[in-house]
Amino acid sequence: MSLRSLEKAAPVSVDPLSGREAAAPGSADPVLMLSIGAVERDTGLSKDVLRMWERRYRFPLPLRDQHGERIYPPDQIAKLRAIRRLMDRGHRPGKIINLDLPALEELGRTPAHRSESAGDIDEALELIGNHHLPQLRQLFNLRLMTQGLQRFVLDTVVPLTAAVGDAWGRGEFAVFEEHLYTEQIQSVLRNAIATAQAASQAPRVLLTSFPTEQHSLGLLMVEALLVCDSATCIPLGTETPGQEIVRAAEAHRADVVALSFSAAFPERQAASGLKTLRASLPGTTAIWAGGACMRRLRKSIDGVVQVRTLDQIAGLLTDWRSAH
Amino acid sequence: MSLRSLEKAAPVSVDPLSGREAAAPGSADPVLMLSIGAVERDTGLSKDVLRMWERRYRFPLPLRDQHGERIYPPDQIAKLRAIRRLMDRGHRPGKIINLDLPALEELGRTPAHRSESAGDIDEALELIGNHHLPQLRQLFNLRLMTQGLQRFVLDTVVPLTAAVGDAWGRGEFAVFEEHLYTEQIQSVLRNAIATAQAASQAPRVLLTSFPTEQHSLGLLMVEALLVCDSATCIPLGTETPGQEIVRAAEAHRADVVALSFSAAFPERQAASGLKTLRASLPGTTAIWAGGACMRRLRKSIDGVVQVRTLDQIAGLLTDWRSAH
DNA sequence: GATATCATTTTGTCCAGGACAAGTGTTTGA
DNA sequence: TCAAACACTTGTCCTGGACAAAATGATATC
Repeated sequence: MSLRSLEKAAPVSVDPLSGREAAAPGSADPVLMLSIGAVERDTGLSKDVLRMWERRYRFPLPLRDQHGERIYPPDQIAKLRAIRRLMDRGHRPGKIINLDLPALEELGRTPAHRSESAGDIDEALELIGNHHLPQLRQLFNLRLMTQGLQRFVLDTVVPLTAAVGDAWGRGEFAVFEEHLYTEQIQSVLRNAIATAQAASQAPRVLLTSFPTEQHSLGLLMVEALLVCDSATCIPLGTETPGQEIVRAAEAHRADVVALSFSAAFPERQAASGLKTLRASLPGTTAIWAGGACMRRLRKSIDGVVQVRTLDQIAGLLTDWRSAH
Repeated sequence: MSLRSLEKAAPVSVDPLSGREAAAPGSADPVLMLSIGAVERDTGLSKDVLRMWERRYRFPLPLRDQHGERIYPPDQIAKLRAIRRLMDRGHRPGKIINLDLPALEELGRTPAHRSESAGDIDEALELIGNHHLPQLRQLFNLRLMTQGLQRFVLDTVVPLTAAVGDAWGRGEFAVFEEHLYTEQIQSVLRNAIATAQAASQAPRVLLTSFPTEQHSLGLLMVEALLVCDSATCIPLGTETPGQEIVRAAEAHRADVVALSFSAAFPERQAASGLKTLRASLPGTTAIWAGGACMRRLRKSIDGVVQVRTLDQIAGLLTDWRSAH
């Protein structure tokens, strides 16, 4: 008899009347309970990690369904999300995993200094929260016209995106509100890019991200900044396999390959992927790697420029041009 | 002693001089060998599936590194990708996994009936294959201007997208070429949508897809068609959880919720998701479901309009308006 | 001839618990 | 002050079994 069969025989608290799990502390509506695979998708923490934490730290401690499989109640998922957010900011799991949710949120609040968010950031946040779509669009277009594309990206889009992310993390924004924001900004930026696109000049920059990295907003911001300085952009969207990046760089005779890594992207994978890519590309092709993940990365990688803030882009461009 | 330790003691073909794996049939440059995690990211096949297939079908059969961990040579990865492509088109792994790469590519070729592709479709395909980005952009803009947005979507974008998908399925296009096409079309469509957007009229249509459905092009095409007829669009992008769709529909007082399902989306999941959504939304809110998956679905779902071709959109809109 | 129901096969996900590498932080020694 | 050695932390990979969920095919019913 297998271990799992033994487990199944063990008493499981199922209400014989409703066939549902009995209400245990922290449990809730069965429809809100997620399987380990669903939690992986939801939090970005792999199944292996979830099981490992359970073994090592005794958290999360999911209930079990009638087949002995883990089912995670919403409060544990919320805590996992909070932990994940803090890890993205550099905290280590062992130090924070046994704190409770309020303590975690407090921890998250401190380093995020949203004190000095400018007036138009707050204005935009309010429009998003109140679902005033046309006004939001109008605000973006107004800002774009008064600031110009470059300043719009650096002074409005960057801080606003951070603020939306924070608010979402604190549970102040729903998922769909964050989605809507992303769509609107994308629309505005893509429009501006198409309009500003000039006759193609060097360098030729290929823009994309590695597989599993789905965030396209960072790439779009970079593209906007590059277009401001008349570089030639070859946008591939997100999630291009390593091999394909090499083939694309060759086919388009790219001078630079620019990659974006969000905070959620695992540092290790970023580092190993970049090393492989560096080895596969000709030395004459530069690699620029940016995004929140790169900001945290300690070690530098030979032959890869780590773009820590978007301000650097303009400088990198002039550097490249004076070197060629 | 553990099984794994035993394995390590087993003979591994390592060249004692270079310390590298000896060249086995199908092996190649060590930097191109990927770990199981990397293959998961690259092909979208989970580690569990990769190990299961190895056990069941004896493919893939990766080499092992000095720690006994799987390392996959490029040719096996290429075959895995081909299998994955065919599975997305409805093939089953057991039937095709033991075919070789040419046979797999042949399989992809057959069902595609590329006989009657029009002249400008071929022209565009050629530009994509030759990586002539500016000319491609120009062609799109020209078509858009001569045809108008509605006809551009129906007569150019729809068949061209199908043709690109087919060509990619046959291995005639690389992944990055398909990515590039998608990006360009997106840019053109988003631009046109932003330009055409009129003062908001009824109905208010919320556009999105269910989780795991990442294809956004279909949604964009629908949005373009709706904008042509002055409907109000609330685009949420892809992958909105069911709960969130309901909340968003409420917050934005949507009259219609439009969902897109690509060919790869499992029919059953689509059907059950739609039923749940139908039950959660007020009866006054219409649901329109479109995409390749809906075309295959036999049964109709109560209270859900199945949009089988994009031509229907205009009619649906007038129907809705005359009914209100 | 179409459709519903049920059995069977196929396929993917989950389980346990061990091993170990790579990264991080700390102490020791030059 | 630096670096090597050390211990500790953390994530990824391993095996092989069990079983759920999906797809298919067969049979019965309208």
